[in-house]
Amino acid sequence: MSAPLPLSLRQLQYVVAVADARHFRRAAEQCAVAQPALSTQIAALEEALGVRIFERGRGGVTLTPAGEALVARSREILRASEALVQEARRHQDPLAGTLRLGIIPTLAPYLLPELATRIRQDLPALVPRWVEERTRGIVAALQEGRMDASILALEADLEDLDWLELGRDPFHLAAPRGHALAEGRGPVGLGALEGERMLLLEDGHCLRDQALSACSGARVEELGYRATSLPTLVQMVASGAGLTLLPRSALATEAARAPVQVRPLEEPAPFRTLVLAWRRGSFLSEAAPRLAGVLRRGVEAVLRETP
Amino acid sequence: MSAPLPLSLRQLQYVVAVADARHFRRAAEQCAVAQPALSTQIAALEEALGVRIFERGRGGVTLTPAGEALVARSREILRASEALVQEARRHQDPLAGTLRLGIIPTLAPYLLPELATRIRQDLPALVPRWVEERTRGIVAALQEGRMDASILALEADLEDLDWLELGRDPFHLAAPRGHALAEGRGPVGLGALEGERMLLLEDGHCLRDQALSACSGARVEELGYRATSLPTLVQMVASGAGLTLLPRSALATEAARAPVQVRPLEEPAPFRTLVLAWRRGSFLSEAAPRLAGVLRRGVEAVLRETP
DNA sequence: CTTGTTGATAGCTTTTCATTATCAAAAACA
DNA sequence: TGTTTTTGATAATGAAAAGCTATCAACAAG
Repeated sequence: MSAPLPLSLRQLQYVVAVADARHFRRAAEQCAVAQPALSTQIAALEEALGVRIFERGRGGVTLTPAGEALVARSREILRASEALVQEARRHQDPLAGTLRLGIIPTLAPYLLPELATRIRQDLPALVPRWVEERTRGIVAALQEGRMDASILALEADLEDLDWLELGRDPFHLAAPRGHALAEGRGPVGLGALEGERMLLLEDGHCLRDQALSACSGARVEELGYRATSLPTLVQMVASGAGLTLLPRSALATEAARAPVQVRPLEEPAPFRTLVLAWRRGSFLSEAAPRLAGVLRRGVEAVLRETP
Repeated sequence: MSAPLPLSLRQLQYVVAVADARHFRRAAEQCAVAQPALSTQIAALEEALGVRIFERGRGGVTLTPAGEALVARSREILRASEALVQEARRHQDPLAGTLRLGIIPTLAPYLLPELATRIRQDLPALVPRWVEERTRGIVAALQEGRMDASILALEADLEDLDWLELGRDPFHLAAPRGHALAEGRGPVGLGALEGERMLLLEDGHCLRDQALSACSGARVEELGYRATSLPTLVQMVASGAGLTLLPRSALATEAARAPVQVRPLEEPAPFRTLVLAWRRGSFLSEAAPRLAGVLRRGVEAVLRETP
């Protein structure tokens, strides 16, 4: 590493002040210190650099060529230092500046458009950097500090992350048009799924596990094929390959673009809990409720869109 | 003026060290301080900026987004600071870097080519900024610190400048071809000028006063016309308007390009003393003899060129 | 359940930086 | 010319900052 620098920012301030005032006393006044303090500091700097910066004598204080160059660089350094302080001020509110946000793939396409808009409106100083990843990867990224906060579904092992609830996302039954269970619009009991063939996502998606446990009461058959995404899954259902459980958040988008019939499940309907999670004790902790509030309104809006 | 900055270069060094090592203890080792010193300084900086820079916890030390930005700026500032120190080192020798040099107009055209070459060869680190001005202006510029050193002729009022001799520049008689005094090549006595019409430079050139005092013994007549430069003066002589005294330094150049006859003056021949002058006590003081040595060799070379 | 590692904290010492008082040199004034 | 004023440098001293050693609490690894 670099050796300790033989100069201080204060010394540079003093040098610039003298260069501007061409007068030690007035410069000291500008710096709000006594004149000897300034004289001593400048002498110390000249000693440390081995260079005369000022020429003291008749005709007042003048700069040596070396001093001329050093003053120019000093101004540059001081400007950069003030910029650093400004930057820090901008970051004082954790909800200003860049924030690395994660979201799971079964939520991203349905929530992101709405959430991005909400953030732009309600937290204009925030610059979100969205990363789409599955729960496992998100938890690791949060733990390791590669990510600041994330939107995911509970019943995952969040180790020691903190979280706040954003909303409850109930499951609906999706069936191909013409299927027996596609008749009627009222709630369907889970018992009706008995013996039906169910389509699920591939391993690694928390939604897969949640859907499985929702069906756990009914003896259903899982198809060999496992979809890589919700849109694919819905396409499969539409083509008559089987049934599936869809979270309400996906309904407005998915039911609109594929010929599937959707029906709610009978109360108490199974649901997944959407949360905002962050590393416990992270810089976000205090501001997390504010962020969660904004996101919650977005999530609620999406859940209300259900046809 | 700017308020005192709430941060120190050392703090920035510590921050960068921790960011690099992602480890307080190792960073402290790199900085050659005990770990608590580093912890305290970083805590103080975080307090001063009102921003968490590092996230301490499982998985080691990580940067907050604010920290990421601050570290980048810190690196920038530290780099600039080291550059400043480097710059100072380059200026430690006053004969390295820029030097503002003055020279009087009656020397400039004859000495500068030679001197510039000598400096380039013998003081390669020196970057001379030549300014041509008359003695009066040069003395003022030196006093006021607008110039660092100058080449001029003595018998000027140098007030409290210091100086070193560079050489003696004896006067020669210049006459038009065919003029009575142009016969023969041997030394001419000043008495021979009795009653001759002399051409001189305009007011303000020290050479004018020096030539006048050289002729003071002989009753000569000065022409109404006063030349603005030595080349002009020589042209006037060549055209038969009169005689003049030329310093030897100008002979090689002037006698070669105008049809004038040049003869030395009888011993003890009048001369002007060429010196290097600088502000007493200026940063140049210690290095002036070295500079003068280089210049003296150049001046001697020019004076030897005489045909 | 110990053991080793992390960064934070406490108590004390050293260093740094500032203060006031004063000086010598140089301008400015009379 | 001699005084007065103004300049930056210096000395003595006190307060603040930053360092050190020792120790702590939290956590991970045996």
